[in-house]
Amino acid sequence: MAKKDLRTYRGMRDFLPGQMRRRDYVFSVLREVFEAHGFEKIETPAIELWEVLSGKYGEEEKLIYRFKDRKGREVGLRYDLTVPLARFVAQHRSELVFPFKRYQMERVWRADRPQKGRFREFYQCDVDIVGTSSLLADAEIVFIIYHALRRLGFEKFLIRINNRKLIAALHRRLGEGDEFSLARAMDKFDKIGAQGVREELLSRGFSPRAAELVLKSMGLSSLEQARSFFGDEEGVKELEELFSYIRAMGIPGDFYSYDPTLARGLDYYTGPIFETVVEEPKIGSITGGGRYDGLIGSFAGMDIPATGTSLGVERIIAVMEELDMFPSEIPPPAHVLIAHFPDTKEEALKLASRLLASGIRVDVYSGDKGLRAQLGYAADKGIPLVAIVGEEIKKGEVSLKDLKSGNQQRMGVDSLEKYIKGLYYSDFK
RNA sequence: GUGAGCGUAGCUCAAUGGUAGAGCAUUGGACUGUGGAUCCAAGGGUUGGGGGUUCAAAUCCCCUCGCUCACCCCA
Repeated sequence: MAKKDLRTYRGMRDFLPGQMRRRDYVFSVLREVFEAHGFEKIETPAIELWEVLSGKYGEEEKLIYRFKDRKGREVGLRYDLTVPLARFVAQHRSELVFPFKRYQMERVWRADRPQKGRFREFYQCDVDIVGTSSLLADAEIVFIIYHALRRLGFEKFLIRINNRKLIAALHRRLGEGDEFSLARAMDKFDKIGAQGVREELLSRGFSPRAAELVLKSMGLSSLEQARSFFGDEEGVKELEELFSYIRAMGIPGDFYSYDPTLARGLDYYTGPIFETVVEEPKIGSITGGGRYDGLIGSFAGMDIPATGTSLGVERIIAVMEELDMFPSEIPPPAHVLIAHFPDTKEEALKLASRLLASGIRVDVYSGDKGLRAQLGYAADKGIPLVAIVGEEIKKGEVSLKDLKSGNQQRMGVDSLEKYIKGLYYSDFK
């Protein structure tokens, strides 16, 4: 028989128990933060009809996994969670409470070429507020990005903020070229610098005079300068209002800033846009989002404004791995292993049942090897305590071994229960 | 889509044109009440695949597939 190819499909991965525990930790922190802000969780299908997905992503549409089902219907795997949300809101708008604040943590798929921190199947966490054009909503999105990253232990990051309307205004003032082409060139500033952007613009057919004006706009380092450059533009007024809300929320000034070079790649953004970057390690942005007032309306046939962000959990996890940011006290798979001998199996099960009933996380050794192997099993799995159920059980006692210290003591079943609860279950009195 | 680097046992890697090996993992034993152990033994390979050069190829050349990284773009 031919040997099987022991590989996962390109850009897709398995998660081992140890990784999974760290991933779940990140998801649970995010979940807590979202729910603390009054957001509710929803889910949508992995597969959407092609007509839902098509025409929403511009150039990136070619990265959608697209295929025909058995009856020849055109479908695709969702590329992000925003377009499915738009479909969801249009479909269920009579059942939702607006402004609708929802979060979602699900897989998306992109037929991209994988590289560091980038996969073909990955999780995204999206938080969005649908049904209001108030900038309070945009401010809350920025607030939640800040909270989430702080709660995960990030001490240094920058939420870059700009407004698509200012790029449009700049484009109007140039009076030449394509707005999207302009945005692309500006967005590269971080990587290629001012001179690089100038060359990029010229090669995209912009005149030297236009390039000068663009470079000048990218040199704006504050909203005050933006106001004197753009005048009383709507985009400037929006950012001023947004920043006043952000200040009111108490986010320290070094975590966010106006950034005229931020453009964002996707077609559907219409107002304020945000993106978070970390300096170390170099991994690109870890969140990205903005206001997209036209998208849902394109499904609903009526104007439904919306704003939100995607948190790049995969990159967030990658950064946390690289910087060793996970707390050491991520819970072990169980707090106690019940070890046993051939003639104490029933007693072991009774003990396990009792501990489980009192809320303790218990692993009963489910093999048939000796005590040596059972201790090794607990050590390998990171279980801190081993309750050895041997002859002493006849007197109602077990031997409890602490694997970290190596200490062992005999105790009655009652005190065992109290001991473990006192150690690991802080709300126990 | 473009470019570069790399493909040897399940994993990490040796073997510089001359007999394909080690560690870890797996299985059995020493060993039926005390932990990531030690010792012994075993299994495991068309050296990614195909072609070429050579007396001789894991090693050199060509093609192909795969992986990684970077670019494009993006989380």
